[in-house]
Amino acid sequence: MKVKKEAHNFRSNCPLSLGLDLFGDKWSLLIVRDLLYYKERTFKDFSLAKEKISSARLSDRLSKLEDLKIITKSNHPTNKKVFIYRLTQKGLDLAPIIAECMSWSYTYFNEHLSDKTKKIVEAYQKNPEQVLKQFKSQ
Amino acid sequence: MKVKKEAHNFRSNCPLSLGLDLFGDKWSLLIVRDLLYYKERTFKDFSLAKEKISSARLSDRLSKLEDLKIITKSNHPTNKKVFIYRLTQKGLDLAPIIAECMSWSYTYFNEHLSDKTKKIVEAYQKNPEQVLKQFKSQ
DNA sequence: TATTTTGCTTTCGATTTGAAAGTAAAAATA
DNA sequence: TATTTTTACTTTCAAATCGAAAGCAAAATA
Repeated sequence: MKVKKEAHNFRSNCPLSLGLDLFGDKWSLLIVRDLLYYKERTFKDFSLAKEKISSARLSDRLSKLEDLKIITKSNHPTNKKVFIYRLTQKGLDLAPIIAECMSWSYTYFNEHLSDKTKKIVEAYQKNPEQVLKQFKSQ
Repeated sequence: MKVKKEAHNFRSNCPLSLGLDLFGDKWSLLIVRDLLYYKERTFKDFSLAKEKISSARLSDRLSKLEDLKIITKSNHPTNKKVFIYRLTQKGLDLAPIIAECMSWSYTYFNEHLSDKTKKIVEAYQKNPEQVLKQFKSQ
């Protein structure tokens, strides 16, 4: 339970700066990415992602994203200790940013990427709308 | 002059994670933003942007972006003390990420934005290709 | 009942940050 | 020509943020 509702201290009214103030760190969008791929994730699921986020950082980012209403946190149907995180519409709408970032890396760091990843990006570049739609409906 | 060429230590081969490792901080994309708007900028120009980056941070980010070949640094035609920073193609290609981030903020933080900004985002939402093309040709 | 799993929190040393002051060279001004 | 100002940084330092590891309590499982 969060008590202190920290007032947002935005650096400017630029919409880019605003976005960076909210989720412009090394981890937030990776959490969103996992939720785009898998739709539902638990704390442990996120911990197992290959970037190896620490539990302190993950805990912090999850509550920030929840405060921002980018994700929701709900109870597991049978296991009281486990929580299920999902994207809201606000979170889903971060997909284009993520896709464009992936697309850029595809162009300039192609050799670092897995074949599976390349195929997703290629599909996105060919038909962005369709790939984004897939994320939203899966 | 940079001596130590630090080896990139990427957290994973995910293209999103890769992008975040390179420019996923609070300042790098704001520098790119200024260059998208104005094409040419000096150290002082960047310093005057409304987000008020400190000179130490600006200096650090400019050399990182130059190392990444996202920007170039060249001499001022008449003033030896001044340098001119510009985007490379690699840097220009960050425009869609920036535009999508602005678009997201437009949707969810509309009331924070200036009318001028809103108009740009509206134009982008109506015809992304055209707005991006404008950036590249101005 | 004992052990394991889960979702955290706590601790702590290391890294990164912003703010401020300092610097040196070049340019502008007197 | 001498002095002042401008520019592009660098340096310093306290504060904030970070990752790694350990700790914890409740719930699930064996």
